[in-house]
Amino acid sequence: MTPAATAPSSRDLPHPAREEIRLEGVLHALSDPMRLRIVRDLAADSDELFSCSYFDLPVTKSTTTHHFRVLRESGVIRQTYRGTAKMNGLRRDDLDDLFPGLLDALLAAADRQSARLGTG
Amino acid sequence: MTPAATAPSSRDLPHPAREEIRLEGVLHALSDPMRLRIVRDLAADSDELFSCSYFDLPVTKSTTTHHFRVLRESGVIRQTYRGTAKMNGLRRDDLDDLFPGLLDALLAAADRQSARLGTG
DNA sequence: GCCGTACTACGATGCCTATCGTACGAGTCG
DNA sequence: CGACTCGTACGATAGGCATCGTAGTACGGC
Repeated sequence: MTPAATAPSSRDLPHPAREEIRLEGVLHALSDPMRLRIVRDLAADSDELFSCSYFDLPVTKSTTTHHFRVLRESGVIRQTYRGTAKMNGLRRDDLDDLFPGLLDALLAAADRQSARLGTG
Repeated sequence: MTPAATAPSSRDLPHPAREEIRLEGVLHALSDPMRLRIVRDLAADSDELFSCSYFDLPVTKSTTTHHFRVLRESGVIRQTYRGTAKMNGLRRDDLDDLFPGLLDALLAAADRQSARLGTG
């Protein structure tokens, strides 16, 4: 009965409402190198959704799951199931509404640091 | 032999050099509510220096010392002794040079959240 | 129905950290 | 010198968290 090719499955995941997103939580989520890297990758193609397995992180799958959950529960990303895959996208709309300019400043800062350190 | 009234004493404190400041460290430092509050207070009067005891935090002095050290070691604040007092100031110059616009975006986000939640 | 893939749940482990209390050092003022 | 203030150092404690491995669930295809 799947209505369309890209429809989310019945399973759904708990996300904080926009008003529940806390700055401290966002900063904490982004203070981990692995999670910052994920967010930068997501931001590189802001209109696309990426499955968890798209990211080739130097940690096990368990740990990857953990990081994606932290990002979701802090309100940084949105996750939806599509079949067996779990698609991830930045919550840019909500973050820009709550904290205008913050996400861009953070991403620019991360880019700048990467360029300076030659790490990406 | 104190050369002038506002001269720092002989004791000095280890600060990271500008190039050593890491974005992840800054975000981690600011992800603690107590430290975010300190930084917001410091930013309110950016040209002034404040002693540690100026901040009336709901924690003991030991804990306050700990938070100020985290802020200093992450490169967010600069600390200098002046007599028995330890003066604190934002490292706005260094942060603005490394991550242009980031500090302002963070402070604006914090202000916005405070206004929204009625917490300051 | 069966298998493979994608992700999760749970338990363990070791480290980090926010907090406290107490004891101490550095400076200032009488 | 002696007392007082400001902040530090150290130890303890409790909770959080990044990581792993293994076992399990959900979904899609054969």
